[in-house]
Amino acid sequence: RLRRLQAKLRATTSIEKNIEQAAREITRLIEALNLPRSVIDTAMMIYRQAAEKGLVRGRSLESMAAAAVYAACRIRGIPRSIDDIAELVKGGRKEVARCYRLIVRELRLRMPIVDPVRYVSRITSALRLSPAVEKRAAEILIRARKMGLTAGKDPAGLAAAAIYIAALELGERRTQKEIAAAAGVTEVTVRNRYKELVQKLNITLPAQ
Amino acid sequence: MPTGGQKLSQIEARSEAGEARPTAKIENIVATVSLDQQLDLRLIERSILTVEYNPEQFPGLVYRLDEPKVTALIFKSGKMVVTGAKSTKDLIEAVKKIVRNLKKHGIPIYGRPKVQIQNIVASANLNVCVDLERAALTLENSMYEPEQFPGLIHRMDEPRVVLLIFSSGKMVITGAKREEEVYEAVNKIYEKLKKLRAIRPC
DNA sequence: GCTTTAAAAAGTAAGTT
DNA sequence: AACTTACTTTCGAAAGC
Repeated sequence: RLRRLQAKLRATTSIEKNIEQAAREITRLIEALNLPRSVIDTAMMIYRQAAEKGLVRGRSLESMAAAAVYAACRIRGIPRSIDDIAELVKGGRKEVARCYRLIVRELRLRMPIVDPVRYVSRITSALRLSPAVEKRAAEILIRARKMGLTAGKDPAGLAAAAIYIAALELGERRTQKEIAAAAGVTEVTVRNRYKELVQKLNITLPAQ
Repeated sequence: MPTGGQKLSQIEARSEAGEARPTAKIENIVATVSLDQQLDLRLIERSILTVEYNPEQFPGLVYRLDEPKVTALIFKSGKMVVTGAKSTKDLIEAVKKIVRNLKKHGIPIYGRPKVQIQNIVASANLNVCVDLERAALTLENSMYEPEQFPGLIHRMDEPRVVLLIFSSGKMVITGAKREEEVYEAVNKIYEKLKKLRAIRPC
């Protein structure tokens, strides 16, 4: 029985050490991404649960930590794509995505659906657009969702297109190229989403 | 509910009342075939010039058949994996042709090939649109990440298959071992989405 | 876990013309 | 801007690293 107790103690110590190291990694990622400190708590809670369920075994701590940070951002509604986070670790996007799916499935986390409206302020501030554009873009996205135009589409692309339209309407025009770069999507995606929104929401753009 | 025993693919998309009906189509069947004998892959490579064989990269020899259009991975253990068949008949016909071809090229084959279907991939169309957000929030064992993939991924327990559901009402069913499971899964998900009120007109 | 095969869905990406 | 090609997701088996 002493042996079992020692083994259990050893395992517990091992998990605690792993969690301590993960805490350092999570802190590093959150600082590199300029995320609010509050995300650390959520990410740590997720990582701890994953570690206690033995999901870290055989997987890189770095990728699991990155996946926990991504999940935390999703839960707290912070607009960060999996790529934003994955590019900071050596495992790569594919492995971080795999860890994220594992965490969500095994911990049965109810992940909120990504809201494209959350991406708006991040893009408008990068382009120095007014709060009026931000507000109008959000309205467009809400209408788009009600009409079922957002299903299956990349939220960043939708936000970019809504901003492009709102900026045009309010006389703060930015090129599709500028907006695409700020949103992290291609010009083609902005154009495709923009065309569909204008057409199906019956939006009339100011002449010229 | 469709008439028992009848395939969905043969059922009309719309009943007289105008209600949408799902349609389904088998797209790919993956099967293992056992010849119960060792094979000399280098001999096959020398005899049949159209095959690909790079043991350093992958232990299987790649054999492509034009009609039925399937691809077989042949291993030295005498086992093979046949992919690409659109029906069970095509699969059986393809296996017979491959074995006949090996014999024709001087590769002796002794027993009868044992064929086992491992996976069936199908596409289907509910002919009504799906509210993916609502489905994602109410359907168990589902994942919907539009940043990564436009479809909702749903793991069904019975039959044990995975469905990729799109807002257009079209979907992909994979993981089935029998054709019946495909039709069963499509009907089941259709009823469930209706119950969850995750169906919307297109 | 990876390697190889095939196939569909819808979205996004990249290279040409 | 159109086209083409290609990659994302799901599944399973084979033999070997």
